[in-house]
Amino acid sequence: MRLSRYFLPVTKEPPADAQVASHKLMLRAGLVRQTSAGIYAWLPLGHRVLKKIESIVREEQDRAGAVEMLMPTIQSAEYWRDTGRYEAYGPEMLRIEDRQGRDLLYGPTNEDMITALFRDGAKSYRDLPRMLYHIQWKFRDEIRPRFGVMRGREFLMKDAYSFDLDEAGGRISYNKQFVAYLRTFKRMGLRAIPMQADTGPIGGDLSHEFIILADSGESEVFFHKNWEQDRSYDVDVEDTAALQGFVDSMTADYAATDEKRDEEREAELGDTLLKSRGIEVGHIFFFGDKYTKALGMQVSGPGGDMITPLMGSYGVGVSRLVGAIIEASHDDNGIVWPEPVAPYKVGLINMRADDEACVATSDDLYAKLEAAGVEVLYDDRDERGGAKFATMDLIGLPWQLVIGPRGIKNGVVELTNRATGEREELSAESALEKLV
RNA sequence: CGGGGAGUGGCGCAGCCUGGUAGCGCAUCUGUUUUGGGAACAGAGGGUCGCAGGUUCGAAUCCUGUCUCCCCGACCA
Repeated sequence: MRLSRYFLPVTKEPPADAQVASHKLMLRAGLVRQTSAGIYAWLPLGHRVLKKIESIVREEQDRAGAVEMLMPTIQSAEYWRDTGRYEAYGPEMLRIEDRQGRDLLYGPTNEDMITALFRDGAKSYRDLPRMLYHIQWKFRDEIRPRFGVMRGREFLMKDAYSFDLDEAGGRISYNKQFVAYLRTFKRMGLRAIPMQADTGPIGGDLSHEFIILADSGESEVFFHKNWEQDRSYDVDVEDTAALQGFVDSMTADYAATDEKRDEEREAELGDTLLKSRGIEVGHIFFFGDKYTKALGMQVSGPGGDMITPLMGSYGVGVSRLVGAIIEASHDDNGIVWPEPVAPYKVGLINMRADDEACVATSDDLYAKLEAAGVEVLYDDRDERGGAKFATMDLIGLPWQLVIGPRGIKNGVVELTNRATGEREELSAESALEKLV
């Protein structure tokens, strides 16, 4: 994409109402604009990041054996009346009335609807186990939205739901999602730590929050220093025993949020106990028959008996992750995107739009990168070099490829790594090879 | 919802107390000189001062109402 044809409104100064780093940077870098309290428009660059994150989440859900579908944002209140949650949910549910006077709502979550849908379509034990998911916008009328997209009212969420015949099966589904979450966040360049969590009003007993560490995180978290090391998440999730062993090993090291601290265990840990701030980016629960029972879902068992399936639900805050990743990865000059979620891989800077040689080389490299399928944002504007550098640093693309008269004279271009600041001069051909 | 604060060109702000018809920086546009880390100079465009009433010869400024946004708290992927 040529910057001269793009829509990238960047600013030097952040709007006064942004407090945290990620929010300021998202506004400055032209990723989002607020349209109402806690509601954001995703501008082109931000939209690309959102889609990247969504894709990674989708790939890992598919890999875990979950099946994608799409439920609506607007739901009939009937689904919620049937589970008794319409009255119970409280004012953070946005209630809407249509012209016929029917009660609707903008879905804050989908347990009620998915259970009804699955109930109506699954009649036999052969239809289970199943995991279904969708990636859809949700709305929760938070009393006070803040921190930009990390705590908006409207947010994009991946929510998956598992249906199993018994608790052992439910645990397997839970474990599969557990692994999928570790893999998902790692692929985004994040270290996410699973922490024992309260199950809240949703009920149940198996529950973990996935927390990423960031200085500006919303809550305080405590964990064993082993979590500082990179971990590999290679495990065959179809091998039940191996899967359980893996999950056990991942939950062996102490990790707890402020609310769930265990003073005895912490005392034993001594100086291996670390403290940080964290942001919750995922939450998984196993909650049994709460909804299947309420909605009368039963399937025929192999012996002609009727079985009430057990459920779990698994959420990832997709839009929140955009902010969370920035919290975990930025510096004084701007965002530092981990490559897998970067809106473009390469920022191509032509230092002199009025220099024929520079333009020719830049155009050529741009065409070759595009042809090779490398995502490249080409700053072909007639601006000074300094302004281009500042913009590139701000929007945080992983690689900056600089074409200037100085280098052209010596037959070289310059390649800079945004994260490390490492800079090297090399031939255009070598640069291409490195980036493809 | 309780407490606090703010709405003035695209962004950040001053002006309001002490009414006299709007200003600064950044951004934008034009020209010239520049050109490797947010250039300099000269000029230009852009604002019914959130909205609605009221007071007054006259309201960004005073009064009343209302809407929106932000901060602290309880709540939360």
